[in-house]
Amino acid sequence: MPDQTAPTQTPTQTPIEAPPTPGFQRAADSLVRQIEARIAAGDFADGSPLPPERDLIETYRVSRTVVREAVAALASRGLVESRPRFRPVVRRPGYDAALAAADGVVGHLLAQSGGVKNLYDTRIFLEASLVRQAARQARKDDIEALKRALDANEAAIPDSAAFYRTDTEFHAVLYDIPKNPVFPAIHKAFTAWLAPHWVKMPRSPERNRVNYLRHSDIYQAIRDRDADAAEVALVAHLNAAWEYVRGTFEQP
Amino acid sequence: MPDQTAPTQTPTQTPIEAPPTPGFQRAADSLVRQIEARIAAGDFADGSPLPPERDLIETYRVSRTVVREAVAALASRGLVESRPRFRPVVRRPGYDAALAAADGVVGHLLAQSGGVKNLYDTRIFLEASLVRQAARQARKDDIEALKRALDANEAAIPDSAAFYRTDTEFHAVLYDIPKNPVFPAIHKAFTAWLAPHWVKMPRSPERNRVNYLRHSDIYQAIRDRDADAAEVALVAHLNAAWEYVRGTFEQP
DNA sequence: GCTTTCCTTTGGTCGGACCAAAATTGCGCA
DNA sequence: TGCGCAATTTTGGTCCGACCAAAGGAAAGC
Repeated sequence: MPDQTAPTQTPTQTPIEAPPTPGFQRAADSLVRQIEARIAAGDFADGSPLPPERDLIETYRVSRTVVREAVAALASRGLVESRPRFRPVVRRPGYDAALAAADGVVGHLLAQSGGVKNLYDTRIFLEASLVRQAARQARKDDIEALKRALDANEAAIPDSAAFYRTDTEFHAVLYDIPKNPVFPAIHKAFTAWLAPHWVKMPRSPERNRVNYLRHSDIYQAIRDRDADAAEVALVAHLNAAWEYVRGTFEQP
Repeated sequence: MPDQTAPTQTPTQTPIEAPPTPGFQRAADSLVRQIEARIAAGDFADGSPLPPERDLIETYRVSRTVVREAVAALASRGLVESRPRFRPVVRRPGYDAALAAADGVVGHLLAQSGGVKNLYDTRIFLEASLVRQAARQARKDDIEALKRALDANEAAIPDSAAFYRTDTEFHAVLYDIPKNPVFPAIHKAFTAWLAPHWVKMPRSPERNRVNYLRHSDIYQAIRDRDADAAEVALVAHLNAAWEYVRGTFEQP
């Protein structure tokens, strides 16, 4: 009796399609919705393991096949985190999970010609807008946070590994300023996707110092509430970084 | 003899981690990578159906369980499109597929408090930057495309359904101007995610006319190369729309 | 009290089977 | 010869039962 879904599911008000939807639903999809609801309702606590597959079989009266398919689907949606031989861990979805769901495809996009450039250009575009906005609306504590990140960046000049971390952190502060959780998630995604193409970049205290000075320019422009200067400094900074590494993976 | 994986898979040279990675790989993951590669290589043509599961079983010498799991994974990554009882169709991943992969999670985010606002604010932010950029760098044919979309928008004022379409199209042109495929994909995702919250908005030729005039303002500002005016007009337009519909789903 | 060993639990994989809907074949009628 | 409809074969969706190896605990030994 796999019809426990029929009565609950909405008739899906899309009467505009004759050939595509034959009105058939996978049992697994139904299970996914039910478990989704229980996760959203806090029925399965965040961070705790999902019940064993055998339990779910009894609870929902479905075969293990369906349970496994459903759990796999939940994992791909970021609602649970499943390591190979361990119980899947429930994860209340956050904004970063949304971007993380795109990881797989993005990997392919980055691999194809011009992919890295497209994504990097998007980052420049977005970050340029962020610094403009920061120059106009950053609060005093935002600017203080930026200053702290800048100082940490300066202190890390001799240590390239530490410099990379503080560099990322400096930019992260920019994404925090709008107080919209979407932006930090985007920053996380950008760094995760672009980092593999960045680590090849040769680093040295000299280059670190140059980058630090660029960061300093950006900071000062924001502090001085000069949106145009901030944007120019940011774009110059990121474009310079691009020029510096393009040779490492672009030789058409 | 389920050991066909044991000899082939690498002993995973990662002696640097005791608890996290037990050096175990799901057979399905391996299959996913192999099929991924063949899709990327054009071995499976875009738009054509994937081989039947029974064939894949023989080709890769794995059980149907593994094949199904792999196909499901590919589907969740947007590499194949699988309708319930049909052969999965191969889809060479595009930028919109990346965003589409986030659909599931985004649904949850939108459901939670402030989710719609966060996403809509992000849209305003991005689109404001787009019109700035358009005012500065739009080419002649970009502005002509914008004008055509604007005219179509005006012609559709009496028909609210048509107006909605041309409205979306007008904004879409803005995302096309940077010539970066990431932006149209983002626009597609935004409209897909926000549309369900938008259809509730009462529509009328009067409101359509107001919105058309806003679009006209944006167009003129871009044509006149006035970035500030374009941004102001765009933000005013989108904020007004927000105020107009917020009552329909925000009463805390 | 702490390590070591044994048993149980649990996820991963396999093989076979059945169903219903798709896709294909082929027959019969015009 | 051409075409529409029915019989047949494919094919995806689901279920079942079984086995393995690793994780998680429990019991035994130091």
